[in-house]
Amino acid sequence: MSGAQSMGMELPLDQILRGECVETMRGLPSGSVDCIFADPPYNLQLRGELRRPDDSLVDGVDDDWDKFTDLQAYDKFTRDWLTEAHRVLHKDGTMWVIGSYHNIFRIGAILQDLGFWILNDIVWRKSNPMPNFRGRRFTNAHETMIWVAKSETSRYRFNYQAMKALNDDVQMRSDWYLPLCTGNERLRNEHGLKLHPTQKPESLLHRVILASTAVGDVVLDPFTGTGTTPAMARRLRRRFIGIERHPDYVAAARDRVEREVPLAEDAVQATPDKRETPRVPFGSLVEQGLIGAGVALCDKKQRVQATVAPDGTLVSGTKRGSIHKMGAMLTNAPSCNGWTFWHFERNGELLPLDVLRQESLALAQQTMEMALQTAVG
Amino acid sequence: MSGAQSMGMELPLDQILRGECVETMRGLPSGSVDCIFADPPYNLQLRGELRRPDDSLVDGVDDDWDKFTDLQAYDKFTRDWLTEAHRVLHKDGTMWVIGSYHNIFRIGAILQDLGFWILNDIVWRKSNPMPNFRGRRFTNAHETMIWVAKSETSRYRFNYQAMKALNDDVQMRSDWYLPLCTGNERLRNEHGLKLHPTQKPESLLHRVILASTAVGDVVLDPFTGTGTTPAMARRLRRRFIGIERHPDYVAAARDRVEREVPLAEDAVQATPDKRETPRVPFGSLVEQGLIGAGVALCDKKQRVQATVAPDGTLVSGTKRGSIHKMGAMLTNAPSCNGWTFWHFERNGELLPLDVLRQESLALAQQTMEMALQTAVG
DNA sequence: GAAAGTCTTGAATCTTGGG
DNA sequence: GCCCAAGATTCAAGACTTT
Repeated sequence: MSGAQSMGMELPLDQILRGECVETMRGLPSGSVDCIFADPPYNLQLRGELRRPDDSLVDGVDDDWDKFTDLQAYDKFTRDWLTEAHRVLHKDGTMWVIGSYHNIFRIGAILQDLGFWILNDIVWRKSNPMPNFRGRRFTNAHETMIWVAKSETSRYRFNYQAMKALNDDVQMRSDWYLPLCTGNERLRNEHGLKLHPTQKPESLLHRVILASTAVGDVVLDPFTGTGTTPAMARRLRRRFIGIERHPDYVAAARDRVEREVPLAEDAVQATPDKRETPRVPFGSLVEQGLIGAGVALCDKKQRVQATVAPDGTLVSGTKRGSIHKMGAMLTNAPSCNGWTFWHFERNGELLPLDVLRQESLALAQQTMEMALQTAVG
Repeated sequence: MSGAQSMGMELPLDQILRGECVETMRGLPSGSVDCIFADPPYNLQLRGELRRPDDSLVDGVDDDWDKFTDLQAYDKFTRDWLTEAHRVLHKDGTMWVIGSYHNIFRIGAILQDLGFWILNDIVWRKSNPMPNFRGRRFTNAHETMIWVAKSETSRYRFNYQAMKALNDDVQMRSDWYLPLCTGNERLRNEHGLKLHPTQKPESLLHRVILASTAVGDVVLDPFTGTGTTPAMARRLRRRFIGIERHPDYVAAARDRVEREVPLAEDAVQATPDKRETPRVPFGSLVEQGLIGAGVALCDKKQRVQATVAPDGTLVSGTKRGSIHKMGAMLTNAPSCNGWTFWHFERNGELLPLDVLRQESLALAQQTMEMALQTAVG
C-alpha cells in the first residue's frame, strides 16, 4: 500500500529539504508518496509582480511569458508545481491544497485540468478570524482546502470511522471549525514577532493526516514553511518529506520537528474501519462450531427465516445461498449485509451474526498471543 | 445609483422571461441591472444509482440541463453567460454565483479572467445535508457562493449595518448556517413530487438581497427556476427580471411571484436569525491539544480507567468507543454523560472533562472579542 | 389531544477484493 | 483488464401514524 515501501528506492525520509519546490520534487521518484499537503503562496494583490508570503519575488517574468498578466503567471506557477506533485504521488494517493478566494479557484480548475479527482472541498471555519476593518465586506472567516485523489480510479485512503469518532459519532462534515494558530503554538523570532505570516494550526494538520493516511505512510509538504506538517506527521508516526526554500524557515522547521515527541505506538491507533479487519467467511464459523448446522436464523423483526447448512449457506424452502444473497433474496433488496441482517438466539436475546464474527476474531487474537508467549517463554 | 433609473430605457421589470439565458440577456441594455444572482447548472456528472443503507433510492439530479460533454464544454457555457452578465451589470453592481466543488472553481477562475472583482466567497453551511451513504468521503455539507463586483473600481453596495444587526450585532461572517429548502416551502407537482431538483431556500436569497441591494434596485436571475429570487425580491420591495427556459418552471415561478406579498415599506428591515449554540466534540479538544492522546482518564472514584486515542475515542483493554459509550460500557449502565463521568488529573486534582469543554468555549469567545476590539480600536 | 414512534427525503462526482 | 460476489454504509427535518 505505502508508496515508499512499494518503490524499494531511497527516499529522503523524515527530512526538511532546502530548495525550490518544483526542482526538489523532480529529485523524488514517481509514485513515491502517499499523501501531499500543500499551502502554496497566494499573494496576488500586487500588480505586475508575484510575491510569496515571505516577500520573495516569484520568478514569473520569463521571455516566454512576460507578456502574460499576473493571473496567468500564477496559473503557470500553479500548473508547474501541481504537475510535479501529480507525478510524485502514489497512484492511490491523495493531496490537500489550501487557499483563499484569491487563488483557490485557479488551483481547483487546474487540479481538474490535470486529471486529479476532487473528493471534497473542505471549509476551515476560523473561530477567531480577523474582522473586516472597514466594514465593506463580510468577515473573511474561512479558508478552503481541496482534497483530491490522483485519479478517478484511485483507491484512496479515508479513515471514515476515525473521523466519525472524532466528531462524537456522527459523520464528519465538510466544514471544520478550528481556531487559528496563536499563543505558544505560534513560532516567534527573538523580537517576539511571528516567524511566518501564515503558520497553520496543528489541529488542522492533525485532522488532515488522521483522515487520509495510515501509520508509516509518507507525507510530502512542498511548501513546508515552519514545519507544521512534518511536526504533526512525526507526532502521529507518519514519515514526512518537507521542502522549503527559505533558510530561516528550514532551520525553524528542523528545530521544531526535533522537539516533537512521537505519540506512543498504542496511542496513535485510531478507530479502524471495518474494511480493514480481516475477512471471516461465515462458513468458518460453522466449522469452528461457533454456530451449529441446523440453527434457525431470522431478521430482527422476525419476518423471514432460514436455516444454517453445514457448508455455511442458508436454506429457506427451496432457496439456498450465502448469508448475503439470501438476505437480499428474501427481502427483494438489491443487496444485503448478511452479518447485520441475520440474527440468532442466545439466552432469549436476538443477536446479529456480526457478534459471532467479533468473537471469532477475538479468539484468533487470543491464540495468536498465546503462541507468541510460548515462543518467547 | 440604480442602473434602471440611470438608463432611462425600457426594462422588462418584474417579469419572468421565457427563453435561453444568453440570448435573453442580449436583449437587455448594458449596465442596466444593479445585482445578479445566478444558480447555473453544476455539471454533477453522476454515474449510476445511489442507494441509502436502507436500500431506498436517492433521487439525484439527472436532468438534461446538467449534462455537458466535458470540462471544456462547461467552461465555454460558463464564459458565454458570464460575459453577457458582465455587460448587463451596472458599473457599480455586484453578482452572486452559487455552485459546488464540481463547478465552482471553474466559475471562480473565469470570473477573475473576465475582470470581475471578488469581494467574498460565502459558504452556505447546510443544517440538514444529505449524508455520505457509503462512508467514503466527508459529508458534503456546504455550497459556495462567489460575490463579485463588476470591476475593482466599482463602488458597490454592501449593507454592513443590516448584516451586523442580522447577526446579533457582530459582523456577519463568510459562513452562513441555513437549512435546505424543504417542507411547505418546497414547490411540488400534482403528485407531491418536488417540482425542481435544486430549489434554493428563501432564507438564502433573503440574506443575499438584503446584503447587496437597496429598495427599488433591479435584481436579475438568469437561471430563475421556480422563482426564489423574484419572490424574495418582491417580498423585499426590489424590482426583478427572471430568465428561465423551461415552460413548466416559468409557469410555477410566475404563479409564485403573484402569491408573494411585498412587506410593508417600513418593515423591509432585517429579521434576526436564531443563534446557533456551538457544540464541542471531545475529539476537537484532542486536536487543539487541550488534552493529549495517551492521557489516562478515570471516573471520580477511580474504579475504571481508559486512555485517550488521537481520534477522540477512549480505549480500555480491547474496548473502544466515545467518552459516553465507554462510560456506559465499563459501568454496565444504559447510558452515560462522558463529560461529567470521566476525569483527568491536573495539579494533583481530579477534574471532569467538562472543565476542558468550558475552557475551549471560553477561549473561542475570548479570541473573538479581542479580534473585535482590535477592529474597533 | 398530546406524545412517541415511523417514514420520507435532500445538487451525490458514494466499494472492494479475488479469480 | 474484466467480472462477480462479499459486504459496508445515514443525518436532520418535517410529515405522517400510532399509542
